[in-house]
Amino acid sequence: MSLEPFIDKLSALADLDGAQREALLALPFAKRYTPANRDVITRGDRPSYLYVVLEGWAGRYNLRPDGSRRITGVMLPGDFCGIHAVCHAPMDHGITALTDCELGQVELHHFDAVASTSPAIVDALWKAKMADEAILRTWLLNSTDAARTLAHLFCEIDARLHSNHQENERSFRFPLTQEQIGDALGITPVHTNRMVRHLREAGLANKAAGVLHIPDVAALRRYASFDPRYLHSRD
Amino acid sequence: MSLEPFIDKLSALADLDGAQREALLALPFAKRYTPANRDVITRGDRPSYLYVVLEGWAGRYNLRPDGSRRITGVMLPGDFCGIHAVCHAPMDHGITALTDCELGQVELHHFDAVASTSPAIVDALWKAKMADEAILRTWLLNSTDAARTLAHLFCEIDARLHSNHQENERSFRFPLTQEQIGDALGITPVHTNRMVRHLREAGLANKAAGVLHIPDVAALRRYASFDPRYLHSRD
DNA sequence: CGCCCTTTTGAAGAAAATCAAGGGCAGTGG
DNA sequence: CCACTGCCCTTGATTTTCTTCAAAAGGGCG
Repeated sequence: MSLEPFIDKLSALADLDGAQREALLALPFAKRYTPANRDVITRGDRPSYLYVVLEGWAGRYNLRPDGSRRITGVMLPGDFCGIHAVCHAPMDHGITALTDCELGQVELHHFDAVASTSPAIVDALWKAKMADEAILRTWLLNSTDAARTLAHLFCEIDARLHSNHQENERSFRFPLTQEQIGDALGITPVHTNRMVRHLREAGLANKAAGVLHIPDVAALRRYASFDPRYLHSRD
Repeated sequence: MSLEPFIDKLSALADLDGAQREALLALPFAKRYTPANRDVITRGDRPSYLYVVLEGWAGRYNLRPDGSRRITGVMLPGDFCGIHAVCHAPMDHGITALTDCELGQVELHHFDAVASTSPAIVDALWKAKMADEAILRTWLLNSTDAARTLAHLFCEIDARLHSNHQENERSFRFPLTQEQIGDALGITPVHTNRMVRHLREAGLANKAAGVLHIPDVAALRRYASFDPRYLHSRD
């Protein structure tokens, strides 16, 4: 397994030529397996690596004073974190493996060396950050109406996984538990369960046994007022 | 009025030497007055300027399908926007003047020319973006309990305005209406009013006639679980 | 089989939205 | 000088949404 998902993601954001892709592919990295529900980075760390998700889903999260958790972002294969470290500031949030994960870790000075030779890569990094920020704003915007928020999350993940798909009916692996989804939506697992049922009964989305089935993506997007443009993907 | 607030803000994030400050100060810019409640940038624009708030408060916002507004960030003097444009993507949110505002607009190619000569400036830009992101995450985290969310907003604005103050009692101008605060917190103006009263009756914060009085900053921060470190200020 | 984790459902309670109505104050104009 | 208007703040009553508490059912795996 190589850093390919990462390079593909950057390519989707900015025009990388062959040499740049080569240089990224040649980066030395270590593979690191992290089982579900274990931290990849803990709040307060100052990681000296760039972490890339190669397989599985990870998530950014913070703990509230009462111990409850809020997931503030989902990281899919190709997504990365740890650029934070360019600030020489400790992480203000943690990264956890939401499923069993395979990660690639690249020493930051190696990555910086490649990036500094290529404005296109820096450009892609900025765009990725902008997309992260746009996703955060969208999550803030959807603070009303849990059913639509859930529908919007389904749409977001679908769009990020399948930016190039054309079909209007989709089924794909969606390995988050209802408790994890609740932490991402900022609602309780009990209420999450009811909202999942609500979408199922409305015929908009059916999540069962780790698989999400969306019979009509356009309808779900309409229901969630989802507009994929904010993801800045070029597809 | 010069770009000084902007330069001060960058200086608080990274070490700028005299030459870098000079170069930024020498940037050609146009002043632009925007009255309260008018857009500075509208969603969909592709601004070719970097906008810097020189006086007054501005805000990022999005509209919901039902027409209601969510403010996703408050911009204080020295804060900037429009870097987004490096992505050549249209703005996915608008910027509005929350009060009468004086803005500076710098042509992006002028700014890029200065930034490209100085890694420290680029570093400061990254840190500013990281702080923006951290603020967004904090807003997501506080989705529970409106009174604490309001207290947290008060703490955030105070910390950003007075990062170098030592006194534990503070009074300063806080020109947002309760409706604007509600849009920032994601609650209705009616409920905002009750939460403002709640903090007043608890002796934690008193907002009256555009002035916010905090008798005991430490107590308010404890109540809101506010930890200023996420703002990455070096003071 | 028995255990743990996840999902499911019910009932009661808290938080915030909604609906509705006044009140204070500054600016405007007769 | 005073009535009028617009904006913001304030308060009460009702309804909706979500949480909390409690319990049970399904499914994979030792």
